[in-house]
Amino acid sequence: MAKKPSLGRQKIKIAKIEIKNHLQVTFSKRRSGLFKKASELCTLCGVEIAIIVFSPAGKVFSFGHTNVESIIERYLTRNPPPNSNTLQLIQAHHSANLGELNLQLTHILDELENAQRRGATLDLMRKANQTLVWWESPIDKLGLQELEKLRDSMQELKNNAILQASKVMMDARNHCSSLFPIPSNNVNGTSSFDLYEPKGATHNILPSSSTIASQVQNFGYGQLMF
Amino acid sequence: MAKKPSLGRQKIKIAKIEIKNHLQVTFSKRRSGLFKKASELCTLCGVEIAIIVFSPAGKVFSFGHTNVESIIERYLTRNPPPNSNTLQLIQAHHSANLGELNLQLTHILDELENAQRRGATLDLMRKANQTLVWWESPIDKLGLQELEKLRDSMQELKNNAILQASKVMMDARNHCSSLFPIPSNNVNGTSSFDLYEPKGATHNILPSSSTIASQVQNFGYGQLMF
DNA sequence: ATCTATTAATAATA
DNA sequence: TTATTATTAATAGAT
Repeated sequence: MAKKPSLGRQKIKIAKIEIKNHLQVTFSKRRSGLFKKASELCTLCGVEIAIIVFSPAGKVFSFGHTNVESIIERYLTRNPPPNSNTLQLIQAHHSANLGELNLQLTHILDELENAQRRGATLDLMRKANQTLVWWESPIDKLGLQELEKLRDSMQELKNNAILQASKVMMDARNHCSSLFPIPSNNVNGTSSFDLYEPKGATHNILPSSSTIASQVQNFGYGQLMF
Repeated sequence: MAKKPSLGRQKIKIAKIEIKNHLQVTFSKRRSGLFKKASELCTLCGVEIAIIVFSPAGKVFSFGHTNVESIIERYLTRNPPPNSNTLQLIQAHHSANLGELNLQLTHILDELENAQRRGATLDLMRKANQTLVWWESPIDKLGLQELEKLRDSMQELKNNAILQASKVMMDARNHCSSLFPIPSNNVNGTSSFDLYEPKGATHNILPSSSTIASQVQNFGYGQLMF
């Protein structure tokens, strides 16, 4: 009987797998393959590698040799703050905070101006007994409330710092998307290969972004190498 | 003539390559292979991956899809701060800024209260013609000045964000250096595969560390899988 | 998880 | 580094 012993491995297009089940299987297999490759590279060449993978399901898988955190730490440290995206992130985050605070400050300023304007009409009202009450109360309530609201939201900002950072990041990404050419066949956006070479005390950053297509044939070699 | 057309690929032991030149070649090839695999995994499964590699020479190579920094950020976010001082770093940095801002806000609040207190005495003064002027001007000048001073210093904060970040980082590093035990005898140390599974609001971490040997047969499958 | 038939990666070599 | 090629290693599809 002609037992059909599987067609064996078939060539596949590198494009997003749509069949959910299929995707899950491939993800598992290739993820383990990736980690194994990394592990081998570590052993063969005595290098340190950290890999972080966010699955579509939202799970986080990581590989670290010697240790993910320490490598991240080193990366962020060596990564010259000036041009680093993380720093930009942080800056964006701060800007967001500052922007938000500025908005609220503007609010307060407006409030104050309003109060002053109302104050300016005081002369018309001060004959009435309630004048002071009317004026004092608003300033008191509105001003303090506003300010305390500001302070609270700053506290909240602190607590939600990371969350906001993500959001801001996304925004920044979107705003800067023109800097990242998106290959038409790449459903998932762009990948980037960056090479940082620390030179003594100064940090020379040489970031490079390109499409996957060009990266695949460039990364590690050619003009990207130094 | 028996042209010896190379032996082709030969099986190799996964152990540190000693021949320096050989190692360099293997590193280049396998690194590019690793990045390619990662890139494919990204495209195929629509996942986000960050890879950081420290070469023996001290160079840093990174792969990021969509973006190394953002993935690190997300990782650190999900990653419980306890063991990572990177996050502590960032938080410290944020705290520093927020603390400063809070101080300044407190200042403003005081200022406002003062203004209000002065306002509270208005009833005693409103008989005088200058009452309005007296009250309006101080509030105007002091309040606005203070607020604008705040806004300016926030701007300054933004401009000096990098400087401050570095400083805070350094301080934190110094204060927490004891948290970084440096393995003395293990050149390559250990690799670790960590899997983080976010469960709703709580983050259940299931870190595992073992030798490469055991990891190679475990990662992605078996008890580490879920 | 396992099993092959294939494809893809790569060690040796130039 | 880059290219070639004989092999090994990874894995797509089916179980």
